[in-house]
Amino acid sequence: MDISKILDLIYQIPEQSKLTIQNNVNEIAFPKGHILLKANKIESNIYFIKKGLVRAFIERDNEVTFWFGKEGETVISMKSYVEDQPGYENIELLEDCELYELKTENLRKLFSEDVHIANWGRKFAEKELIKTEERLISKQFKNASERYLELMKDHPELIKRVQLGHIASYLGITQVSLSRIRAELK
Amino acid sequence: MDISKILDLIYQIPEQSKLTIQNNVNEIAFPKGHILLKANKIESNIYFIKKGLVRAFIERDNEVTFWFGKEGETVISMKSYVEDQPGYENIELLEDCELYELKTENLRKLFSEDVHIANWGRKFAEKELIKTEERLISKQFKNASERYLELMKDHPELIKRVQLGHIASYLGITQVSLSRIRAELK
DNA sequence: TTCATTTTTTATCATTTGTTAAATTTTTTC
DNA sequence: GAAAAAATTTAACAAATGATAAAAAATGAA
Repeated sequence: MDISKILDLIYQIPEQSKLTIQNNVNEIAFPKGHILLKANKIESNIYFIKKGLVRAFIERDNEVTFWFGKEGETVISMKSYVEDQPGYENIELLEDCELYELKTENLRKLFSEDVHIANWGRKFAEKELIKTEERLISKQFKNASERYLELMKDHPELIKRVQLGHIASYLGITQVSLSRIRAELK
Repeated sequence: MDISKILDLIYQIPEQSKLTIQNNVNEIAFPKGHILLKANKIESNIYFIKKGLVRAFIERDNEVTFWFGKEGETVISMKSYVEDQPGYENIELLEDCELYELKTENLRKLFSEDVHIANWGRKFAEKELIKTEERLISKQFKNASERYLELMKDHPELIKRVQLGHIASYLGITQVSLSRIRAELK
């Protein structure tokens, strides 16, 4: 998915403002397994996924995946982006990826100069917020089995592209539990 | 907490822009028990809490509290605000409240006209996003007992101001479980 | 293909949380 | 302050999920 389409999907703004963002974007590529973003480090870029699949995970005793990003989605350490603080997430590429890279510093400058870009940034945060809120509510209302069915419904391709251990930890359960749930669904 | 302080806490912008927002704000008050915001309805206002305490809850078989708001916080149906869609939350006043009311429609107009206000709106969404993300991660990493301790640490006053049934459902457990957890901590 | 490695499933038992009901404590109302 | 109502705790048992280990299946490399 090309950068113009990605920016539009977040929020449509005048062509001129969009070009201004695009002029600050570099294309890069990394292989499967690459760690794009490291925890406990202030991250100075955000990335848009042109092609591929990534996961965000947090390391404690175990490794917990809490987000997947695919074509068209934005890879970002919210803590770095919003608060200039080290984030807690690592981002690992689950497939070979092509990415668009944008310096947070440059984006901040654009926010202060162009009202359309500021509103684009607002919409970006608002949409991410809605998604995060929906996941929180899903966790509060649904048991593991219902959450798995919901994921299959909303993102069927993920089940195919991602190994089950990651899916399980995204759902907040162990892989063994997920296997059990899958067995019961048959 | 007065409106000027509340707006500043979200993000500091030039006095003139802040006054523009303030000019669109009305003060209102409601008694404890009032339902400020109803589910399945497009909400046309947002509110800032000058004084008091509220909760957001969702009704299914049971009633699940998923947010508390106190002085300085913003009452908002994200679905209405962001997507112009009916939201899923009811907002109930847990104490007599004094509120500042702001029409979403007016705010949207300000976003499009004033880059400072657009960036204020961006910061608002970003900060809410960080908070929601932290709660999601807390739910993914911590068991009920740890989440209760975390809540006591971060918001000790809530435990005093809110009845335990609401706290339990906020933590994603039953009231009976919360009682058990509290008994074990003694 | 074949062997080694990784992923997924199955089985068993332990722990956590849920459900229901009753007892106790606290708050509200008259 | 006493009675009624609401909130909280306790108890007993059920259901869901976790932990560990082993078996089976799938994947990858030589």
